Amino acid sequence: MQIRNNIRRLLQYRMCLIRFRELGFERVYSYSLGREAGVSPEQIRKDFSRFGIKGNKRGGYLISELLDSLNYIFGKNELQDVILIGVGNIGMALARYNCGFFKRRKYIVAGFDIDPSKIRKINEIPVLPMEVMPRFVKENGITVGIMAVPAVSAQEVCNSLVNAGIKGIMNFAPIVLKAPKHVVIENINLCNVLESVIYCANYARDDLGVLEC
Amino acid sequence: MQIRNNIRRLLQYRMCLIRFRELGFERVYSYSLGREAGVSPEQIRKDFSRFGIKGNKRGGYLISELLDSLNYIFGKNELQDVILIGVGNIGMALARYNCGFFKRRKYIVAGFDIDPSKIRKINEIPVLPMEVMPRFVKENGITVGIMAVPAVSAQEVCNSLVNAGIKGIMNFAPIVLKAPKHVVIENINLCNVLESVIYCANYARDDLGVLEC
DNA sequence: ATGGTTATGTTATTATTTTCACAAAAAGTG
DNA sequence: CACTTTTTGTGAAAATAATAACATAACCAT
Ligand SMILES: NC(=O)c1ccc[n+]([C@@H]2O[C@H](COP(=O)([O-])OP(=O)(O)OC[C@H]3O[C@@H](n4cnc5c(N)ncnc54)[C@H](O)[C@@H]3O)[C@@H](O)[C@H]2O)c1
Ligand SMILES: NC(=O)c1ccc[n+]([C@@H]2O[C@H](COP(=O)([O-])OP(=O)(O)OC[C@H]3O[C@@H](n4cnc5c(N)ncnc54)[C@H](O)[C@@H]3O)[C@@H](O)[C@H]2O)c1
Repeated sequence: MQIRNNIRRLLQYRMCLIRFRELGFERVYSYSLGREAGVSPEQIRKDFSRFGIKGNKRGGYLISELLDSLNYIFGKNELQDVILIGVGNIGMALARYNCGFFKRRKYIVAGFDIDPSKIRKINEIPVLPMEVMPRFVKENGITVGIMAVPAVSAQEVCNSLVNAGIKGIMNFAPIVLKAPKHVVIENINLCNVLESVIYCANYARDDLGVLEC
Repeated sequence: MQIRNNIRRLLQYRMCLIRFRELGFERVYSYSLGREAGVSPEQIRKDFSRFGIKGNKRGGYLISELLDSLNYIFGKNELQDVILIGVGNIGMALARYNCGFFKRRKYIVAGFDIDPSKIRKINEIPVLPMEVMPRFVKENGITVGIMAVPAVSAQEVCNSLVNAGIKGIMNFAPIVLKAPKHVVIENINLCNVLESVIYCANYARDDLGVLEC
């Protein structure tokens, strides 16, 4: 389970490396990357070690090589198609951001919605009725979906995605989705995130035994 | 640091409890709540114990009492004002969702943007020019801000928020913000989250030592 | 009452993650 | 070429977190 933190950090490192490269750097050291990514140098070396990534004993890491290794791990070179279910506030924001995803070789190829008024192109992405979703998934070999539907419909939508053959879901509805355990689910509860920030910023009190956040 | 997971889980529990209450339930047990929240019963009891929340030795927990305790911890009864910086795709989606936040007693009271064309009301929320942000923060005692600006401006915006007196930031820009450590920062990198889901769903390979996600 | 059952609360145990520490390789230096 | 400096890579130690275990209180049925 905790491999996911590991992966999350590697992705973070990649993001920082891309920025370093844009700034014209050629090399990084575990401590310079660590400073940028907000992680200890040892942690970085451990993470790299875990995935068999080697640096140069004294010369740090060559950014281009590091990025190659990370891109290999994350299958960066293949373009990865994903679908979006629910094209409301959040769904629309994601659809409009598609060129940002595309830079990372992720691409929302289609949206789906039950509301007929949503059935139109948004930022070049066709939005289709829910009924055609299962066929679309099968015909295009889609494995990952983003869910941005109301909480009441979320479990039902999740079920049909799983039935259609989806293997990974990024869910924005404030509910813990249940799915067979071979399906990877990431619940993003923005209200809870906001609330935890508020709590840590304002309410952390000693009498609750909270020392730091 | 790990206290934050603890808090995240408590918020999750609260979410589930609200749903249970809506469904007409009066009591929960550590196992029923656990099933709903995707957490082990022991973990739940541990979390409650950590925050001094008590149940009934045989009757489980009274939902209303539990919610009272959790609301007390999270200062739910006071309405918490937050501001939003950057009213683009994501910022707009959040602004439009404001009644959803309001239900949780969180409220976006104002947006700020450098783009003059954004300076108008969105869903009743006034969007103001960046120049007035510091004064607004001070006059209204705002402590938490949501940042939805491009990565290039993010650190600069963060700095001015911190200077204005902000104590907590929820950041959507794909960059690890640096701030004094009394400031709580939560970086939400949606690209990375999506990518990690894709990785776990598709690419987890034995030869990388990855067994499960 | 009394004995059995149930679910909490907490202590003990196990597992995981992070940090520490240091040997070893590379690169510079005189 | 020896000697110093630097930074990686990793195994050992420490810290944290999750799980299991179980004693204890509350309830129920007889
Ligand atoms: N917008 C935000 O800032 C925000 C913040 C926190 C959480 N969320 C959560 O994210 C989810 C989406 O939020 P939103 O503001 O975009 O909501 P929204 O109501 O604007 O959009 C939901 C979309 O899903 C579609 N939909 C409903 N049922 C469907 C179904 N069964 N199949 C397919 N499509 C369906 C609707 O037609 C609509 O277009 C919600 O669960 C919400 O609680 C949103
Ligand atoms: N939209 C998405 O789905 C998505 C997904 C992943 C990450 N992100 C990240 O979230 C952030 C926002 O994304 P978006 O799609 O909403 O971008 P956007 O370009 O639509 O909106 C950014 C807004 O910030 C404003 N802005 C720019 N500089 C500013 C400054 N210095 N002060 C105040 N306002 C400023 C702009 O005027 C604009 O209104 C970006 O960093 C993006 O990388 C967005």
